[in-house]
Amino acid sequence: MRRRSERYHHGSLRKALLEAAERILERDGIGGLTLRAAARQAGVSHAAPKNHFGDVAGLLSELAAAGFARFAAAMRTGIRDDDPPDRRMAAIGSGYVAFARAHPDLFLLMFRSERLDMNRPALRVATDEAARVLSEAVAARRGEAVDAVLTLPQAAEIAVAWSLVHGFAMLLLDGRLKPLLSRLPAGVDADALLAAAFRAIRRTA
Amino acid sequence: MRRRSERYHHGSLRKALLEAAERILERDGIGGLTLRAAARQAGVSHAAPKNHFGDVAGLLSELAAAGFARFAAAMRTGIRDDDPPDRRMAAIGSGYVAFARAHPDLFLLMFRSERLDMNRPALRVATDEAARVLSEAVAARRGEAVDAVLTLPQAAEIAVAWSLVHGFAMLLLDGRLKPLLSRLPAGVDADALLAAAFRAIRRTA
DNA sequence: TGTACATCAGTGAACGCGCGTTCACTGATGTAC
DNA sequence: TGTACATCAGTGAACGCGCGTTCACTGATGTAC
Repeated sequence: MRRRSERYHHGSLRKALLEAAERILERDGIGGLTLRAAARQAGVSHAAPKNHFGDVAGLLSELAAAGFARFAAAMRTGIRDDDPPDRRMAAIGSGYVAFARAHPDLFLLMFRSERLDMNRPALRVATDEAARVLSEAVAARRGEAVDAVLTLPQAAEIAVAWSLVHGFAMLLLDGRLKPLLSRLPAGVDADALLAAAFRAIRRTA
Repeated sequence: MRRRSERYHHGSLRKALLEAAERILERDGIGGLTLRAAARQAGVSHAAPKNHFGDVAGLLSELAAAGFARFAAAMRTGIRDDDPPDRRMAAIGSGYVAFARAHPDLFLLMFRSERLDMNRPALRVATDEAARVLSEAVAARRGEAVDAVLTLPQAAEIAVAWSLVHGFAMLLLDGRLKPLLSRLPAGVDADALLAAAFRAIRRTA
């Protein structure tokens, strides 16, 4: 009997290609993500991915969709049901930034629209799910029900919370906070800075 | 006498290449930025840019440096000397986001470290200058002198302000605020949302 | 002021690279009867 | 249960593309004397 890897038909190439793409992402960054590289990494001919993803945007979009699902889960991880709303928000925000730091290239891929096809249903579903985490937490803090139509203050609060953690994560990943961190006393790292930022905002919210 | 464009020596090719690169950026986005494309746009042989920028990271870094200089100026534009500190902050933040919207691809280039060479002196100088706008405004609002070493609360306040506007700009440019905006009453656009976000934060600061 | 010469900036052909895509093919799988 | 056949998934060679880089070159500029 032939070993699995020798079989003509792979059997689960789609899954294997997604795993391969993530390996590449971690090893070579976004720039290394090509159909040919994914095929190579999966040990398959370079025309094979076409059958499963159509084009490179298809593969990346499915990878990003899977990333958003894990991202949403990561944001929910730190939440405890008996947490007061403010703690919930901080936990979600910490989860947001922690995910970005743990999977920097995946995070960048997920938010870099130019390489994605935002019309892919899987991606739409996954981004909606991730967005819901934040908007529900904001609604809970405001003591309001989540409604289809938002008021401006509701939307503003979501925008503030989201922009804050997203901006922090992006600046951090792009190395732009280094000069700021280097002006702080030794031992103060990005985590401490983020925690202080949450405190600064909470004190006033 | 030969027309300027026919001369063997261009005379100011460096400047012409930077202008060409910005044209390309506006027309084709970051992906179109290559040495050959810049040479083509400037009407010069494709090996010529080497003399002025060495490699593509050199060209892009110089372009980004020029962008940061204009960016710093744009942030300062809205400030009036007799503005109270809070207004100054809002003016700077509006300038930040307005610049990103007016020159989206340039903005993305400036903050996308992977294509830049952050060791280029011109780029370091320009990013420092832009960062100073924000940190001076924060110091002024706190009524403190700008010092080489920052306290954690100072740094946290800078991080909050910077992350907020940067995150908002990035989410907006990547189209990620669209779902949020579409849940708002008709007529509420990104500007209104940003203004509301500033209000939400100021009310509590 | 003139001349010789070094240096500089731009040319154009050539090279190798990796990419996506196409194509005829083949081996494996599933289904109708 | 077997057989024929359609469909599917993966192969491997080939194509054209644009890229950065190298190289010998040439025209222009600047400088020493």
